[in-house]
Amino acid sequence: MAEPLSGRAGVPATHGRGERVTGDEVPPRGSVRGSVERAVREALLTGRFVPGRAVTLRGLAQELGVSPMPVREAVRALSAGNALDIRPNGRIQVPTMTRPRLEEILKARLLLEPELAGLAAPGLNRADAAGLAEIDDRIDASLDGGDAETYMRLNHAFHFRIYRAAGSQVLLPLVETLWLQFAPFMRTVYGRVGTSALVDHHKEAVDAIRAADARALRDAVAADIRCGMDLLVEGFPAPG
Amino acid sequence: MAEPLSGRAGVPATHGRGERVTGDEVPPRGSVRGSVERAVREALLTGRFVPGRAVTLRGLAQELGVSPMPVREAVRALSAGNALDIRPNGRIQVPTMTRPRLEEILKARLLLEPELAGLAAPGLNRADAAGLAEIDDRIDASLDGGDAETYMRLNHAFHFRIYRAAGSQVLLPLVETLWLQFAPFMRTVYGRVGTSALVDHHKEAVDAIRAADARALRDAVAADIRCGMDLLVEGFPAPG
DNA sequence: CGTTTATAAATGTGATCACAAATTGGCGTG
DNA sequence: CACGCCAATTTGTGATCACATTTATAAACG
Repeated sequence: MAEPLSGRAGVPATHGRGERVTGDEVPPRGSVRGSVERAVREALLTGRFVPGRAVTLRGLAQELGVSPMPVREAVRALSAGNALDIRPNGRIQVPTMTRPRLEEILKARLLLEPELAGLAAPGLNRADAAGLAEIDDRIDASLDGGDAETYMRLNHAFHFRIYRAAGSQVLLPLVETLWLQFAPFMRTVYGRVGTSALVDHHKEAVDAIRAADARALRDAVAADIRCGMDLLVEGFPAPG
Repeated sequence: MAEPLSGRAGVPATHGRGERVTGDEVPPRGSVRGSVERAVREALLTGRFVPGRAVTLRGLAQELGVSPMPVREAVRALSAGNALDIRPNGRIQVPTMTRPRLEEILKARLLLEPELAGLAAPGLNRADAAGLAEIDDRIDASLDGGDAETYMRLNHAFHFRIYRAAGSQVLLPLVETLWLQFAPFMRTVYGRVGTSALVDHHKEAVDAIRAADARALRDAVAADIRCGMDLLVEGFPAPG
């Protein structure tokens, strides 16, 4: 059994009521919850959490070597953004995808992400273009190797390195919630039809950044989203 | 001191370890957290929570007559959508507004809400138009009376009665997070400059619904957002 | 062998406690 | 009167417990 989440198990992480460990260094404020939330986000974004998978507080806590309490808060925060689904009976699971939901996510992405890329354009320089080009090379390698998990991590890194340059405090979090929602389903499609059919527009985006052409960057991102999401819509169990 | 939040205080709401009350009916699953979250959302949307106001877990719990635990989860869920701000020291407060943040919220609203209104248009009928017209009448009355809190509640009801008709599972939650973010600041501006300068485009929206004109509804919502938000930008402490 | 029922395990929820960091208030000193 | 220092309070965090509900498992019966 492979460890689906990073986390040094076996460390009881005694705090509060447990016996005190005087010599140990104290963890920063809210670090346990933060690390749990980060771990779950990463698992969702890379597709290690399959849609429909049950997520239990005690199970997650044990995997990460923490108590159920910070897991509760992290799960609550993620479910607030529809990254996790809390069923009517209280059980937690990775949301399953539906056709209308996927189409709505596509619509929202096309509304927000090109705009965000356009805002980011002025803040991107040659170094960013070079870094993005390097990420894109590794993306191509992961696609050749059929490593869907690495591809998804790098694709996320590529997009958000662009978006982050916009210095946005509002749009960026909205886009993050969208990625958390479609990423798990994306992974299942890649597992079914493979990653060979994937065509992206990353090179156009890098060229646009090199040319400092905000309009071209906008269009490249829009085209990239359309290609990637169309593959998901086509790969849907109930095609139209 | 007025009670800022509804909640029957004095009820210890014993559950779990406390002495059991055998004859009482059992509350539904997660109802306490849900009611807390709903109360805080309402307080934010109507401006009863002023930007910068400190929100403490124990204080909120006492106001609502519940234990701090469900408050923790509700606050966590709301802060995940930037409806509440958790400072680096862990303290919780209603977020303060900044100029760039407000402009970003305006941009996001203009991207999402007209689109959502356009999607909702086919699902709106005569009864909806009549209901919206009645809400708008009450809005006018609250504006004449200078009742900012009632105005904000009704304005929210007006917009979301339209948006809800889109049957959206993705766009609607995104828009809700935006409203939670700007509502508290909106209230402070109304408290400073009053509500007399407010001009909305609600009647155009109702007419568009009556005419089943999706395009006109889209434009009316966009114009309404622009007017309302421009007032906020103008009313900003550091104008440009 | 399949269906039903009883038992056991698992799970989310709410409550309470201990602790550390931060804030606040008061007091003394310069 | 201003500034710094120390104690008391407040506050978020993490841990553990009890409970109701649900799910899973096993047993019993036809």
